[in-house]
Amino acid sequence: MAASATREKIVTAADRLFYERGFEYTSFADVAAVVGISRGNFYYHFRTKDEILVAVIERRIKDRHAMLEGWVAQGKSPRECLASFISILTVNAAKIRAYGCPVGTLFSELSKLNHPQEAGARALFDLFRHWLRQRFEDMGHGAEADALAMQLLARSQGAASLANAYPDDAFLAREVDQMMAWLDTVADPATIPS
Amino acid sequence: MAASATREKIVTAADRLFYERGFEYTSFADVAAVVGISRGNFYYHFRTKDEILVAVIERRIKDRHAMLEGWVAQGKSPRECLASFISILTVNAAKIRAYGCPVGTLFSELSKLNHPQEAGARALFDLFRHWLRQRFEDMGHGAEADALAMQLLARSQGAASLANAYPDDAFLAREVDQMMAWLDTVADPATIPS
DNA sequence: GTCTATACCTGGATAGAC
DNA sequence: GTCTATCCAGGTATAGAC
Repeated sequence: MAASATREKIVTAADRLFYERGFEYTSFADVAAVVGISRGNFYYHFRTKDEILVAVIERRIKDRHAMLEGWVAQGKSPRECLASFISILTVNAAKIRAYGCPVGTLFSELSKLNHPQEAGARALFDLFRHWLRQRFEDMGHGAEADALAMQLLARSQGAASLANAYPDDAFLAREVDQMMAWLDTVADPATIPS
Repeated sequence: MAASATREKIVTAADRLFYERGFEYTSFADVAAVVGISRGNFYYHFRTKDEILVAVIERRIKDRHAMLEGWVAQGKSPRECLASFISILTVNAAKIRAYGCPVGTLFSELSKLNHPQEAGARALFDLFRHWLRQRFEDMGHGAEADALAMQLLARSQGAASLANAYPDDAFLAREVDQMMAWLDTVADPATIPS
């Protein structure tokens, strides 16, 4: 678990390449080339490719957790937090159009491969799901908070998928606007049937 | 282009395996095993793996086109047609929970591979997009018909993605209900701002 | 049209020198 | 900690017999 500099570089490079090219399609040679080390050196830091995947997923969970909790720590209201979540689609628009959602596409790939780390990828989804649910609960929603979280997660996944298929600036902006408008309608729980 | 029985069997098997395991992760040996032929025999029918992919995409386009136009030919109203589209999520729920959306996951994979047939996968999306747009136009929508088509496509993609991540019966049913309710709100163009 | 045999390459993984 | 050399499995593709 010692975080050597080379190890960190490997995880950083793998994180990017797994996102841009997918896990299966990224070879050790690819990662080694980016990091600037030999393929053999790899195995000093990671015994198998799966170990790198585990490290990448851990890294992503840590990053996203820090981002989400950072908003809370900044004192944002539940509603502002949800708006910030939706804004991810705007902030990362260029990457999403090029490569899709890092969470969704990783899960999709590992699911098809029947990879043991499918559970790890689901944990990434869980992180968002639970955080969103907490925000809806803080907003006054009770039993339906998890359903609202799933609904918002689904919409953002769908927007990311289609933005990837149709790299059209206007589409993603429109989806974000609609999600923000939807957020207004659920901001007052009285307007939403449970 | 002669549609020999063996060739058809290969396309059928590849279609299923590309969906269940993904394109890259499906080997010739896998397909050959399902069809019950030798690997060598393969190359009599298809010179490369990409040629099989082209045939699979053609097959999927043909199938989906027949399904969509079949609804129109049955005399369904634009609104009934859109409801039938939404119902795909219910009819194919089991497969979607297990493998995701055949259109979305194929596009996502080919996009990451930078595969030439990414365009073919997009054509599959286009088929749905244009058909949906036509239904919204027939319903009285004008300039916003395409945006509505994209919106519905995005929601169904998102629902499929999350249903794959969380194989929960209730979630997909809820998403379908919400899309049907949304359909009610757009059935009368007067209620929708352009 | 279908088979077996095989060439060839890529990519994951190991051994051992430095 | 990093390197080179090498092994081995699996996957695409070809040749040629039947």
